[in-house]
Amino acid sequence: MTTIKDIAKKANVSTGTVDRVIHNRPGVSEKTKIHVQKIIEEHNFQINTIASTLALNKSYKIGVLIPEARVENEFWSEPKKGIEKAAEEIKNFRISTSFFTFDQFDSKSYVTAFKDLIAGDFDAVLMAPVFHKETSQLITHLDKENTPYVFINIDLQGFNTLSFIGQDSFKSGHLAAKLMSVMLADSSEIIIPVFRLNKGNYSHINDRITGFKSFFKEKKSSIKIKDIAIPNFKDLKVISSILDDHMKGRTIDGIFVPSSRSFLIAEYLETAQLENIRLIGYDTNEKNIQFLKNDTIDFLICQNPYQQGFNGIKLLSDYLVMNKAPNPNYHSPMTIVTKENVDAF
Amino acid sequence: MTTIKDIAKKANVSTGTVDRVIHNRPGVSEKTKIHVQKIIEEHNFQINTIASTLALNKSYKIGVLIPEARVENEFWSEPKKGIEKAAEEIKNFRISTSFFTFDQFDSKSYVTAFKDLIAGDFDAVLMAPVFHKETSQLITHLDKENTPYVFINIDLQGFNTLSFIGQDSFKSGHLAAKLMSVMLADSSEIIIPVFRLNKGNYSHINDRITGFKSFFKEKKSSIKIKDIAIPNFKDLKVISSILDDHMKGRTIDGIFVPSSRSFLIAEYLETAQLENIRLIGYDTNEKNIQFLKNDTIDFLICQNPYQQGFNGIKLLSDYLVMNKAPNPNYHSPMTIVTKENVDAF
DNA sequence: TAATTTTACGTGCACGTACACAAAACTAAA
DNA sequence: TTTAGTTTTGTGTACGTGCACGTAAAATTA
Repeated sequence: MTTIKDIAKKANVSTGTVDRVIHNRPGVSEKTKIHVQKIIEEHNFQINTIASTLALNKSYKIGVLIPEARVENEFWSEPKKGIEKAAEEIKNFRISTSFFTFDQFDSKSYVTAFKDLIAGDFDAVLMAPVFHKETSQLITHLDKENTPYVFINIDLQGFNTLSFIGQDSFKSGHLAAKLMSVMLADSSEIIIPVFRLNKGNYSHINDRITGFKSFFKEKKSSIKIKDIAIPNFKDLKVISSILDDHMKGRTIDGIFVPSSRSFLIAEYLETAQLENIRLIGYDTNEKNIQFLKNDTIDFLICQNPYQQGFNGIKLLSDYLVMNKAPNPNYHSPMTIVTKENVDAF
Repeated sequence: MTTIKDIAKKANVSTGTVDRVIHNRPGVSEKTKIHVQKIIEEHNFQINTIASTLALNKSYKIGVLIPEARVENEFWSEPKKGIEKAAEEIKNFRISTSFFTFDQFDSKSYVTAFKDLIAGDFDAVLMAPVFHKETSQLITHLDKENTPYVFINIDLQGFNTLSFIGQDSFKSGHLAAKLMSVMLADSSEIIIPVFRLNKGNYSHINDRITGFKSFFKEKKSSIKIKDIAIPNFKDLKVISSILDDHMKGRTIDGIFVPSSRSFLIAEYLETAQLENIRLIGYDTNEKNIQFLKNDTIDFLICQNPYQQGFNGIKLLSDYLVMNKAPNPNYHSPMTIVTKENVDAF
């Protein structure tokens, strides 16, 4: 391994000069600078990150702003786990992470948590920008301090994000449509239940639906698709009655649930004893997996939320410690999960 | 952060003693040992890996034994890339990797490469045990030297492997069958072309077939499945004539190719102008992707070979540097790849 | 030409750990 | 009590890098 010392010896200068050249610090004549740079290149020397972090003895604080993992929505416990795992791996680099969580259906709690985070004066931020308007307002504080931030899971546009980590929602809808199409005859009918609570904030729900529909428009326009608005997902009776209305007199062949709540629809299908309806949903939460395993749900599209969290922290750590500029986008794979491969995830 | 110094101060001993306690080295009285251990626990002190590696100044050599990435089989270029990426990430830990490649259809070249590797006196080995008998014979040399080795991609049983990284082949066959079954009517007929060259060495090909058949036996026994032996995959004419024979007079609805050579079958289907035949294969090589994109291949099951290579090296590095014992198995996810999500991989 | 400022470079310590070596504290025999 | 041997403990240096500090040499000014 080539070290700074080696370079210094070859270049007939001291390690201090080499250090100055490497970090582009002032106090080196143009002549020696070029000379040292040449030798660095020749030996394709690279800084030893290990020694560097040790010497720097700097510590970094990463703030994490994500929804709390509630019973009704365990989705966010996955990124949390991924973040914790990554934090564990890099803690020797003196990077600490602090969580700020909020109720993903309550914009006020989002604002509170966000403000707490801003007050914490972090070196970098990993966040799920669930609420658009509130994000626009508060993120100016981060911009002002030049605090780098990465969006996770939700790809809001028009911000100075360092990077986005998550799925391309339109494409994932497209994929769901493909899966649905191989399962259905050409003259089938599909419904898309949309829970109203999701509609407002989560633009990716809409993107998924658009992607889904665009597939059939292009490839199999003979298939009818209908949206069904459902006011909330707390009251099973309401869900049932709305769906009952729509099922009556019609034969529905497929249901596409553009959110992680496909289990609610599965529950309905089971109690209503409706069989031979193909069901595709999102995310591998416990209930979804249960219905996947008993064949009520055919496919789940998984966002790999664990990986999203893990990669988010890793990205920021690389950025902070090694000054490594990330890509603007890291699209997580759209993993298709079935009864048969669910255990490997 | 708590350091060895801090512990030493609290325990009223020197850092040397703390070091001896941490590494369980001799030369510490039972009394002080317990005392120091208690303080270590109280402060839940953990060694700083960064400083540790720097101080140890030890270097490790990992030998990698995998098939060469040939034009006819680009599969193995993926693990190679993964390995190189991981090697890059950990090179500051003074870990070097050396490749020993062989022709995956020539056991002699395997033996030669393996012997070269053994002569290289490596600290750990990552290998694809393509040939069973030869592996049994040569691996004793590694066992004798207590050199840890990890199997990648091929899960040979009965060896002292530190870990296996790869897919559960039976399950992946099962998964392929599920995908096939959603696409086919109940009275369909499926063929499984098996290239003879694969048969002998690669036990996972057989496992995939077994998994595939077991699904239909359980779930849809009305569907007929037939194996078709194909002597090699060099001569397209031979392949065509054999398939022609089998297609004649019959309606084949689905083809399951249990290897990465589904593109050969796709090529046949296109030239023979056979449409409406569902085709499922393995691995995202360039040609397969091409046929996936033009809808000749419906699904590919991906082994994430890049990840396999990457994780293999990471695992060994964790084992060597941090003495972290790995799981006996890391089953890579069975990723379903379609035209719609292929770009994300 | 001397005094002063600026530039260019070298030196030494710190980061946290590992380990060789030195020193001290015991133990047992003379 | 002395002495040698053994066990236990302390000290110093190295790993590779970053940075504060010091100091010649060169450039500028008076």
